[in-house]
Amino acid sequence: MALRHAVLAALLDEELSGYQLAKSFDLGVANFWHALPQQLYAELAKLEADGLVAGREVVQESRPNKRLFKVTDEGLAELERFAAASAKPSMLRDDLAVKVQSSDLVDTAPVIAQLRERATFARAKIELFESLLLKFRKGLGEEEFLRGGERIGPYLTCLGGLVFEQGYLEWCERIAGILEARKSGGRHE
Amino acid sequence: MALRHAVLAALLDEELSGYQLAKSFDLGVANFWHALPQQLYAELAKLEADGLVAGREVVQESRPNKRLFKVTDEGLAELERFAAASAKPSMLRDDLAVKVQSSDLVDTAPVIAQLRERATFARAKIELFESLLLKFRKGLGEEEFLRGGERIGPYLTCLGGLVFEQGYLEWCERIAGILEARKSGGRHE
DNA sequence: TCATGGTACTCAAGAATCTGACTATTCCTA
DNA sequence: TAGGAATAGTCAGATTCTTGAGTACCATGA
Repeated sequence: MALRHAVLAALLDEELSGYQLAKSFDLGVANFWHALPQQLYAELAKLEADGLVAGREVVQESRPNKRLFKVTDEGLAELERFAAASAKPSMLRDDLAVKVQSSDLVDTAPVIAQLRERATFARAKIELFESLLLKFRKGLGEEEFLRGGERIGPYLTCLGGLVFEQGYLEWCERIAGILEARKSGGRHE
Repeated sequence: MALRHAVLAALLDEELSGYQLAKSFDLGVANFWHALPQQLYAELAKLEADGLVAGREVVQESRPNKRLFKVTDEGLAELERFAAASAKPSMLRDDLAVKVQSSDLVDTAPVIAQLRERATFARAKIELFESLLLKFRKGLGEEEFLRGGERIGPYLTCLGGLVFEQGYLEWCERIAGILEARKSGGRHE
């Protein structure tokens, strides 16, 4: 019952279609919540049935019509309750770390390759987040924006995504280097 | 189908019972994989049926008997295949970040409290990880251990858990401070 | 001595999630 | 002028995960 709150939080700033929501769960919101498009469509339908979001049809000329959803007052009240309730510990699942954990007993070459790939991905995300942060604060300095800005929620989570990706990037590079060194340099002295 | 690999990876270093495995998924392995005890018991049963782990009964005097599991050669081969296959992007789900995302439109007091709570938790984890790292390298310097140690996999993932928790801790403290300042200091100038 | 907490599991039901396919239109490119 | 990518979804089925309860035994402290 928590995907619903992630969806509500994502819809706070703009009216979005299911399709756009799915995009944003692949980029921005993906920093702290993962979900597939099918789930989002299903969740939007449930949220609408429960009156927490309101949808409206938008007819388009040059592409298929879409339904835009916005959070209702009831939806906001639900978020309010959610924020006040105690949070579950965050949950992480990382294939790559499982591979690193096994890395002495398993061929490291593909693991190193995947670490490098993930590092490249992290660099792209970092760039994206940095440009998003700039966009959010529209020319204001960070201090000033965080003190006086109207809407800082997305900025703060973006900041979180940034530190996460920076940490992950450093880790990937370091681990790849270590495993590489052990492969080429003789291990046991 | 990936919990199985996390379980195999966790059993590489020691024979564990389902109960001990559950403990380790609550502490060490929890850095990169989340699972409940019930899932682990179920997964162990499946892994044994598939011949990827072997269990043996250990009779105990002063407490209930237990079954210890270790990875078979087939299990290791399965991990090998897994490590060579391309990894799925890691998946994160964080209630607290959802609340921070909504924080301009929702009462921040409980969110701040939860950030502080999470920070305390992170500090405990960091201490735990640091002592684990020390234990892993048994007196050796880090450089030396990482170059020549027999088994560095768990050390590397523990290092990952450490940087993650450090990043999370800093984020929590910073965000709590920012939200606090906005609450007390008048927002709009 | 009685409650509490740790060890060691098991079971069932229901909710959530993932896999994989499928429809339909338009724009852009080769 | 056909093929592919992007927009905008839908559906069914299988698997996985969570919730909540329950069993049993021993040790420790009040």
